[in-house]
Amino acid sequence: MIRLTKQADYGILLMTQFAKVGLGGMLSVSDLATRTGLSAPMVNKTVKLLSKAGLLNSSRGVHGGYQLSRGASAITLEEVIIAVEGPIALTECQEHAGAGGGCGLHASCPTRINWGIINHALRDSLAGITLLQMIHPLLGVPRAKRPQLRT
Amino acid sequence: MIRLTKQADYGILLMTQFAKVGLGGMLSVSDLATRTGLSAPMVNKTVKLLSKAGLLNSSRGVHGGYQLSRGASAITLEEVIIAVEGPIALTECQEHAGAGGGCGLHASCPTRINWGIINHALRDSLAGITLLQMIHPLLGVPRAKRPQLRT
DNA sequence: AGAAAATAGAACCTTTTCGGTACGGATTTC
DNA sequence: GAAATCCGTACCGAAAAGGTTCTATTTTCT
Repeated sequence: MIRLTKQADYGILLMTQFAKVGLGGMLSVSDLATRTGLSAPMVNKTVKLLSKAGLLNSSRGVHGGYQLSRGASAITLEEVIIAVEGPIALTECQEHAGAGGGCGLHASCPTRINWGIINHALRDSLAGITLLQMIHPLLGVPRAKRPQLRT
Repeated sequence: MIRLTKQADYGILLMTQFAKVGLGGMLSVSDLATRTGLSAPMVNKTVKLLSKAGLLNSSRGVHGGYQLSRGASAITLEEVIIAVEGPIALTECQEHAGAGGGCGLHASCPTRINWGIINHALRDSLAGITLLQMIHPLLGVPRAKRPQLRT
């Protein structure tokens, strides 16, 4: 099953909390834990990744916490997912291309061109959705193109 | 890391072998193993899934094997991946919606609309690539749109 | 200065999934 | 009836995901 990891999901959920409180809003780990229902350690672990990726700024000390480093309209799902789970690509295919045994037969790898298409399509659709859109879903989506629920 | 499983990759590799031999071409598990360099048991396991999904027809007995159930231009990557790894969706989100604790806060789930967009985009791009295209990559792709290699 | 509240970073364990193998059975051809 | 082939299931080891814990370090408040 091809699926996002739970932690990436958490990352998005957490970032939407920041989007709701706006650019200056500061939230601590315990704030986030109560807001989302996630365990504090898990929130801790995840926001650290988001912070390290530059999506959140951190402040230590008593009234510390995290806040958005940019406006919610300037952060995309692609960035959030990359921050938590690393680069987005459905296939590797070229990572161990040196060994010769990589993806089976070397000859059958014009395939890569098609994977390029697919990977780009996925990335583009993730890069096209901002945190602002996540909290105000239908803004800017033409009525005709609004997808059905229940995937 | 969001990535296709190896078995799905194998599934695609195997299906492209069938595409190469054409609609009537019959290949046994051992044929496929030598052609692809995969182990016979692994090939076995994978073609069974493809067969059960109706993408391949099987013949038992001495000169048996598998063959395409349709032309290579009528089978898409989406079908192959679904046959091997199940439904394609980056998020579940509605599967355990009954419990109330599902994806954290229930209130933060207008989110689903955006996931719908993303899941559809991914599926569409997978459904847009046929086995025939996999073996003749550039057919039908306008030169301007041909992606760079090395994703 | 010292206590408290917060992040930073690393290490660790448990559970699930993936990747791969093995085995007993059924079916067709020679 | 023997050999080749598919069918189905069960099993195991390794890797990854999911989650917790512990020890700094920094800042604020009293």
